[in-house]
Amino acid sequence: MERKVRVRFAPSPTGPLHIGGVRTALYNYLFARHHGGDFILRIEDTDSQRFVPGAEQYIIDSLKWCGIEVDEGIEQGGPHAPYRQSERKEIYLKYALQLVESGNAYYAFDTPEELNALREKAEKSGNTFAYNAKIREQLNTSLRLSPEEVKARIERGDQWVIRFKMPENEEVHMHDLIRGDVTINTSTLDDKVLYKSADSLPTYHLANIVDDHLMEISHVIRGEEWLPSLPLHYLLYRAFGWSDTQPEFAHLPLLLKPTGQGKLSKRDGDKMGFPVFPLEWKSPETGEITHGYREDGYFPEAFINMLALLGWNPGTEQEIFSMDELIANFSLEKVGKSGARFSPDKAKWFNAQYMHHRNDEELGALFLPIIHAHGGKACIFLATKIASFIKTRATFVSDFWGLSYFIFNAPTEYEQKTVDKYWKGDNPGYVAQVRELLAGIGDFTKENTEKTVLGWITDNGLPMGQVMNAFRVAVIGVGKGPDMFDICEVIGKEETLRRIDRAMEVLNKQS
RNA sequence: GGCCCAUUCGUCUAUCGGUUAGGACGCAAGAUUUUCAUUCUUGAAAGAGGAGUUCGAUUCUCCUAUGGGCUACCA
Repeated sequence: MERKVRVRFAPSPTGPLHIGGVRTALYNYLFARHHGGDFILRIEDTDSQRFVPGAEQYIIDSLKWCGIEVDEGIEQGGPHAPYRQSERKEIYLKYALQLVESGNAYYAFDTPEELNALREKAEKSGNTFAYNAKIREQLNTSLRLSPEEVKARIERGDQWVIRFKMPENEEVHMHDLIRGDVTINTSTLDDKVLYKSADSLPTYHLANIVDDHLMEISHVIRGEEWLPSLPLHYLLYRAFGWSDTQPEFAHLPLLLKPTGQGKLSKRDGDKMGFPVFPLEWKSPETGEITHGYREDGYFPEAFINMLALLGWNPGTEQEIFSMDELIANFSLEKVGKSGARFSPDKAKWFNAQYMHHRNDEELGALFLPIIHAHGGKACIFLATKIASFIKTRATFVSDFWGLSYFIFNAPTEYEQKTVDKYWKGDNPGYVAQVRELLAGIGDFTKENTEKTVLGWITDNGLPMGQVMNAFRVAVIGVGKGPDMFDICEVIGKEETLRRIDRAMEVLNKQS
């Protein structure tokens, strides 16, 4: 039976989305688009304790910046609205009750204190407490209590939860699109809470299964941390009688720290100077600001390209992919099984690649405000022109100023080691002659200046490196930078001559 | 501790029983260039260990080791 592909990204708004989450969203999106299906954004805010204001908007903004388009979600609505679980809270109790009715779940009246005591006691004797078949008959549950007492307790206002009644000693056979077959015995599992009266909210497990079913989700693509609860989810689908429309599952490998052990965390970014979040995030509690890829100057296309290849590859040697190419090539079979270590170096390399192929106008527009911020005078045409010849030397647009400041500011001093190396011998004399050559050029384009000066050097058999570098230090004060004739064209004839004159004055006096 | 998942160059990865184990980042060397960068060429660099299965294992199975995840009235 062919079902329409419908996938969802279902984050909980407990903080900024980190790049592992973005990758999960991306793979869902690519899978949906590849199969002509729908991509749904569902906000799983069933934990009232951990809710963080702004996190939801952050998620939405992040996906937008990345170019991941949502088909159904809290902003765009859809046939299964609402898409925020806190707004669907009425629907979950019915399903929890249905499970109690069918004998697949039960009421439990234990208080958190009692549970903690049990847990401590077990730990003291070297065991781990598990709320399972062994123990549920001894506790205050509807399994042991009479129907009258259960009813009385509920009416009295006692707090209760509904727990799943995990079958005993049953092998659950599961299938994962990335990992293949997985089998687990239910004896190792416990009776998970599905619904709590305290806040009239379901837990993740219930809400997730109910919503995936109601929203007709065909494939669940999520992080590996969910693999251990897959059997519960299988059993839940069975208990509801939904096994025939149960989605297929794919558990993605985790993103690991660049060095050392463990999964990628916020701290790593701070420590190693690379972002772990797509966008800048300001903590509402502490006011602390954390870097984002966007603010650090990454192009969203480069960021997405880098992320896509972290755990997936098409099996070819292609490295650079547009979103459309990713969509065309993506398949879950090609997703790796093991955790991928994040590499800041490779992230930069991707950005540099996109930088080199960016069109000059766009870069000029990005560069212009930076020039102004540094007090430089420029129009969009000049900014674009400069961008055209410095972009291959840059990784980020923020590198631009450092690569071209000397265009806007005539040198006030001259880099000593370059002066020592090149401002000697016949070189100052050559530069003086270059000045006269340039003075005679009417149309001061790169083509003209280059042809004239280089022609003169070759015709006279002069040492190219010596002449050009002396010329360079005279005009920009430092020993490295873009093509000298590009620079001359951009600063103009008058300024070029003025700079040479001043350099002659200062440097000749010096030596 | 228990359960589950994983394991190819430092890193991301290709290989779907037979390969000189390929590519990319990073690193090193060289070429090009007026410098620097770009670009190009070359190089060093890998199948965790041990048993099997097989004519033949990186590839299949098992054990061990290591890494990771889960073990909440969090997701």
